[in-house]
Amino acid sequence: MPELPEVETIARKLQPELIGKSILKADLLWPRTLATPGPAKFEKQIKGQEIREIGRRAKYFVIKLSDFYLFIHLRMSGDLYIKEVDAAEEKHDRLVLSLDPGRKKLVFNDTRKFGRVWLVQNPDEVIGGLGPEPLSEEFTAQMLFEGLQSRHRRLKPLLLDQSFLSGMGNIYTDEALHMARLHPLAASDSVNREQAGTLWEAIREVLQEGIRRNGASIDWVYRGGEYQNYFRVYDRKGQPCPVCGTAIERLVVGQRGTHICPNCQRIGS
DNA sequence: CATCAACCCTGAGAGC
DNA sequence: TGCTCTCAGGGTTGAT
Repeated sequence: MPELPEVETIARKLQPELIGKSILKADLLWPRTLATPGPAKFEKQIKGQEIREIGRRAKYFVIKLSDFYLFIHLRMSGDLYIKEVDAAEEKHDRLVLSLDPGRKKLVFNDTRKFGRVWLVQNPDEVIGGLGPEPLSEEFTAQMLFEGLQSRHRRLKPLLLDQSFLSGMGNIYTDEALHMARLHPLAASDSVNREQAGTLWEAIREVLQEGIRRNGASIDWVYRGGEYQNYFRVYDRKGQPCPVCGTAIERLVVGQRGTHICPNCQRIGS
């Protein structure tokens, strides 16, 4: 489920429920969910911490506590929500934080167990290596152009590389490349300044629209989003391109399912 | 530095 | 109905 717009949507929803609450205790149901520190230290350190802020950086939840930062990454199948403190445990619950006051709990549920949680004092330990935040002011078209020029990589894997640009996932990358009429296999340093500007706009446009639609709901994982109803190419193999009507094709790029319009997106055009 | 395969896991959906 | 196979939104690691 989780790309930038979905994480943003969840963070916004959680905010009013979490700010000002204290963490009474942590129940770690699947120890490997914890990236750092170890279970004993984690449970001891988080106990009594007050939640000061909750936000997002790339695809990470950033939860600022009295003395620590709590980072949560949903990876492929994670979800984060509030329940009544006495609600029954669900099948794939991995970490439960009881909140006070209010008799609520924050539940991290993650079917495939790929998600991770960090409790650290220095945020850079977790997010220090991330590339620019695509919706921030510091991320400019010029920066994108220079970044593309400075490497020789295929466009799509580079856009998915979180150290190059953070927050893009498989869906929104396919959507942005189609909007910009660029082929996912095109060499990054073959993109000219004008095309880079178009791509920059497309990236921001698809992410903003994703947020506006509360994210995209695919499969059983994430509910409540509407953006899946507005996909241009993602998961639309065989259906008409919204621009020219040509049938959408599916290929594999960097081990990821990739969707293009073979007419709108051509290498070296 | 760039690319690729394997891996961390579970469950949905297709095909038989 | 039930079995087997393939595939999935992400990211890390080690080999080439």
